[in-house]
Amino acid sequence: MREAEPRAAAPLVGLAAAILAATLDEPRVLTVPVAGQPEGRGEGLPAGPLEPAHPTLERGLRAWVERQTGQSLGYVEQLYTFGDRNRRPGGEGAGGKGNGGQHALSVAYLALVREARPAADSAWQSWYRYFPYEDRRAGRPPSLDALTARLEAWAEAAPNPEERRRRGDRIGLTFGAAGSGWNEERVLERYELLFEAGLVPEAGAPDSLAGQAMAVDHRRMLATALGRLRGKIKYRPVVFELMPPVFTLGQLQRVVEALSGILLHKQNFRRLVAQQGLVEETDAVTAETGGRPARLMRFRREVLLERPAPGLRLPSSRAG
Amino acid sequence: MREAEPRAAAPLVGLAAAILAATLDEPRVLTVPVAGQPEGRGEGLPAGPLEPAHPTLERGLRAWVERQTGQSLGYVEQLYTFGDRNRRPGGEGAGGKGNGGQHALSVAYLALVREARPAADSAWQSWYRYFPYEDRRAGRPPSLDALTARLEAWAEAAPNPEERRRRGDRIGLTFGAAGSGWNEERVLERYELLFEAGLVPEAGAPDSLAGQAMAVDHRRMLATALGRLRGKIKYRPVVFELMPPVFTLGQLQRVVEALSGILLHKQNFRRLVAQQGLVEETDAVTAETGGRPARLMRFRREVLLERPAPGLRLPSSRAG
DNA sequence: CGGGTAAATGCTCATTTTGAGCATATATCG
DNA sequence: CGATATATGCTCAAAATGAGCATTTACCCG
Repeated sequence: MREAEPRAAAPLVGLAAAILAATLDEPRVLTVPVAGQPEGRGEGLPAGPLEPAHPTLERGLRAWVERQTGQSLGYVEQLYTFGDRNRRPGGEGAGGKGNGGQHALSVAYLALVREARPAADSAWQSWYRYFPYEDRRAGRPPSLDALTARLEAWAEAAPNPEERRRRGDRIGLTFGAAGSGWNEERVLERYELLFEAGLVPEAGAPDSLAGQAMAVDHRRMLATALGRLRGKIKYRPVVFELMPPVFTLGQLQRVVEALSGILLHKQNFRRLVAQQGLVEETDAVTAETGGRPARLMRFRREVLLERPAPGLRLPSSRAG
Repeated sequence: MREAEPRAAAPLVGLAAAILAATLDEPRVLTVPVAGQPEGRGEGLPAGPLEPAHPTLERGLRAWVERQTGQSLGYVEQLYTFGDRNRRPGGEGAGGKGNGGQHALSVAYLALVREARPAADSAWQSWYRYFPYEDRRAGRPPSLDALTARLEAWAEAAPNPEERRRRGDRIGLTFGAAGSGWNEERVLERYELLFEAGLVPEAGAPDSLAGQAMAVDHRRMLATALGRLRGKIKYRPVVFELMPPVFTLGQLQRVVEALSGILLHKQNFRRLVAQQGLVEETDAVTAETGGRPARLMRFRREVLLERPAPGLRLPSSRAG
């Protein structure tokens, strides 16, 4: 027999939010400056400690975000609770925590918003600033060559053949060398691999070939958020949380491409959206798109009641 | 500017595990007795507070589970961090926490194991003991009629037409009245709906038509675990964590059916498993299955390196 | 004003992937 | 031996997917 309620352990609990938006074909994340960080790691996610006054975790998060950025959140979803900052096999870990063996947890959230008015000293950044190799819309990013070369070197430097094979397998699996190609959802696995290989500033790398660093473990949280969002748009109509009330199919496609980092076949994309019943026509068109005027569409909320898994199953294709 | 590290908030942090297995065609969960609970809620999941001595959250969890049940864990995955036990709109909530405004978090995990030897005072229970309406292998469970009748009554009793419609929509969406049929992944949504409708003992219901209750919010955790597992088997080969080293395709199918709660078309199931390259033949057969002897198969680990999303996309069908 | 360019749309077609079933093989049981 | 039960092989039609071709309708440029 044991007690139903855990006894006191009194760890520190923080709340952090990866607040994502998509404006002008570019996926964005809301960042704030963070004091007391090493050179080049002064950017971070809005975050703050859980306080007794917070009625719930999520309400506490919203409070912190509003206080720090002025942004009010719509769609919010819990991502993961990070607990052990020094767990990385590489040892290094992120900034030490001088609280004598006390745990420092951080409950990370994903939030999707429409508006993009940077308030206070917060700023919207393209999320490919932090993960440049994740953007394949213009083809395989050139920086990937240098990156994978370093990864291969790291694999070669493994202490034993067993470990060398394991590392090689992971590289192939996450960066797509093996039979499988690129899987856009494995954002976190790629970041963790780069971390373990010591190729990110957070793990002691001297340069930021693998992207701009962030404070503490915030880049890990952001990677988790991107991976989750990239997966989720396939079976839930969450993209529409990022879209304005009316939009063209072309705009919708460019947002999806921006999020997933890959290009899609235009005609098939519209067919998919149409047959899923995700949108409906308005009687307006817009000529702002460049060529023939496009019809403005709106999200059909009813689809939530109709289909079991409404989303945009992205194909693997790439086309124009 | 703000501090990188959250200031002290000192909430209580607990760890809990939904440890699942599948033996003899029945999906199981490992439970322990919990003291100090109301009548009928003395069953719970292995759990304990996070302690400073725990190197990581997951290690802390493993330690508690071994101490309480003797079971050592293989596959472990974080599920969700529950923070606010009294958040339910219904007010009631689960057992009060007498710690003066202090938060009590609980980080819940999903674990998959093979062996099923109940140690100490822990016990393996069919998980349909807690969610009888989730088992549709023998067709639509009769108890569902009574349950949905009560749900409908609850919807009718809504304070206003707006809310009534909302409740009706949710019932249709989760229990499958609308165009969409039954979605086996919505375990948590169904439980939460029943909770809000006051139909589970945790929310004050006098009977357990909606299944056996559990201590504090453990049934919510279990529901989260089942939903996650049911979803995950479709795109990751996690079922094999539950299977013995060699097995027949029939056994594999029955385990998948037990987990998902629905029956599958046998020939199509084998075709799927085969063409996904998930298993390979051994040169042994077994005659223990009743009819013609079946070939024993084993999981092909290499598939993890080959396919992007190896899993068992369950069809919606039901057949023999 | 006519041609060039850029989307937006409409449709077609070959492949794959599903969902369902029929038919056959090979044990055990009474 | 015949009934029964599960394992396995194969077929077929319908639906979903991946790739393109062809048209429509703006705007821009000279």
